[in-house]
Amino acid sequence: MPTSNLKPKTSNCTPILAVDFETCYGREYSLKKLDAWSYVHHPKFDCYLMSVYGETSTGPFEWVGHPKEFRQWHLFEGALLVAHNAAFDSLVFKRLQSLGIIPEIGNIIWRCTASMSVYLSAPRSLKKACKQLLGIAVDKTQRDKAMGQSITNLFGDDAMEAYALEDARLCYLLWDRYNHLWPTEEQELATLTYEWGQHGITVDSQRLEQSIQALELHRFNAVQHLPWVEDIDEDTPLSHRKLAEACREAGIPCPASLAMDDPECAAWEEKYGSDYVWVDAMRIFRRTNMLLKRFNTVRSRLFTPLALENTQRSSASISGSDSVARFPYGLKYFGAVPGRWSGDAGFNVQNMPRGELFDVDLRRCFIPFPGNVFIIADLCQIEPRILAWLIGDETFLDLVRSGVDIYEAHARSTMGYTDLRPLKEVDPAMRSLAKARTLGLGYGCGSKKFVAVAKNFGGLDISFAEAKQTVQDFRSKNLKIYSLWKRIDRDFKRSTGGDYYIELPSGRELRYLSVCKNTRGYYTASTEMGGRKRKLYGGLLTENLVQATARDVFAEQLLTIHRYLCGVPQAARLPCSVASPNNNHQSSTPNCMQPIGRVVFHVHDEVIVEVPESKAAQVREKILAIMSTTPDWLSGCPIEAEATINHHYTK
DNA sequence: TCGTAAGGCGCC
DNA sequence: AAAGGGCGCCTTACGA
Repeated sequence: MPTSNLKPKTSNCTPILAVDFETCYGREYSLKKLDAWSYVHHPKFDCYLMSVYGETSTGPFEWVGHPKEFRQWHLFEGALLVAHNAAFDSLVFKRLQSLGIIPEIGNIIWRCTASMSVYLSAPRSLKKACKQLLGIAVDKTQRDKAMGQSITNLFGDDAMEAYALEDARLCYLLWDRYNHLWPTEEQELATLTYEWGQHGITVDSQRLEQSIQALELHRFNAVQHLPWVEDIDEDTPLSHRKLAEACREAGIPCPASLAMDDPECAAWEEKYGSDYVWVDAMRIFRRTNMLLKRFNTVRSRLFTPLALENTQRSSASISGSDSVARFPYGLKYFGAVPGRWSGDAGFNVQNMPRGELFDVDLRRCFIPFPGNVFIIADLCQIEPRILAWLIGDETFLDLVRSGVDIYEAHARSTMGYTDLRPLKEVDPAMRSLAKARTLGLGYGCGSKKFVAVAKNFGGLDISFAEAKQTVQDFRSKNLKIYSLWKRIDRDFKRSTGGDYYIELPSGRELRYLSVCKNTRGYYTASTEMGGRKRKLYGGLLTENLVQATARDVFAEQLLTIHRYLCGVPQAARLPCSVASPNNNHQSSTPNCMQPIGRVVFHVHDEVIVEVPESKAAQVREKILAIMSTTPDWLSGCPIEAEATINHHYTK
């Protein structure tokens, strides 16, 4: 029985319409210069063209023209709207609604074909996605020329309208042909990703201002030590060439690299650092400058949501809450090879410094909405647990299941630790080494790299010889890990000339397309993620496999948490079907229920949730329960989480 | 004036 | 044969 029989065609009941908006932009006013929210709220915002292509309850439908000319908005009622980059088109849609150009329409649900494309290991852009998935060569050069023109040239331009309609048609074709290969849970997560980002994060403006002042001072002070800088905005404080000149004049050598982890530069600093502060000053400038830019980005994007919107929240009565500033962020669904989310849109929420740096703390600038708290929950050592599960290391897993500290479990199963007392108390140094081994050696890391890894993860200073010994010992005591690398490496290389697939425990597939051996003897393949061809080998592919599995665990839990916070009873796993449950049709949040709280953002294996203070303890327990649950498809793998209640983002 | 590559640095 | 990886953003340098 073909599985497609289980999947009723939904076009009979739900209108499916691909929409595409074209907006005017210029040199200064563009999405490159502005974030999406500012772009659609800018005085120059002008949506001059809308194209619609799809299937309504009465049959095929297409339309293109100025949105204010459209008279059939009733067709959008209860529709599934698809767009290539729905984050943008849905934002334009909402803006046109608030401008009165589009009426209020009930039960709309958005889906993004760009997100669908990357899930399917195809490129994100419409042009390249159509080429790979539909075999259609799209020529956008003419179109792009037309797009740059002003509205007077464009209005009534038949060619322009044809291009716009073609984009909507291609988007519809992509959706129609492939949506059944994109699980509904993933579809919902993709939509939620940009909805969460558009809602944004409340900001402590006062702390933000103080931090900017402090950083400007630090940066100014650093630059005073660089003789080639007079004007901080005109000159080049980070010029390696200028540094080389200064060193030559002083009659001293110039370090080849200024990287913090470069041993040669460390030696230079040791020898000349106290007399010549240039390298130190350049490093301080680089770090304070980057940090300052991030604070400025936040400040430039702050917006104050309408007071009306806040009245829906239980905490609306709190004084001053109507003028709370929020920061909209972007997160890229499936931005990384293993399917993890990645940062986007000029500010990466996934790499904020931990703790204080130059007297400021970026994380603490992000706070819950007044009257609420953050619950910050993360999975404990998810990747080593999954690696152990994949190779069936029951000795190790039994220890972890019994509640033994994970690094102690590693020491007991492979480093000969037999004392009945906790390792932490008996031999902290051994625990540090166990930690470095667990986190650093699972994916083929060599001796040279392990010296740095040991310092990073375990705070250890070990010699190259010791590192070599440790790497050898790890591999001999963890033969199953070693075998996994070898097996994957062998299978991958055997795929030369074709594609290589790794099936994940969740059922998802990692795809490496066009495996080939290059002239230097390295094996490469395309993942179509960022379009980069990468050098690949067993250890790396093993890491992809582990990271992807961890991502699937987290993604499922993230959706379960979201549904719980929305008051939806069911768990994340649903039978695969495009049709939505009745009440789950408005966006991703049922509008008939009172939400408990909301997901604010997430970072790989960590989720930040906002809830009214009174519900904090209860919600924390529930989130811990969700995040400690092993998915059915990973049965036997011990999953653990921790969660804190905070009044700002931190860790 | 643009895009791109490379070095550097922040996180998981 | 051996090889930790995954990201995004900043600056500088360089070439079209």
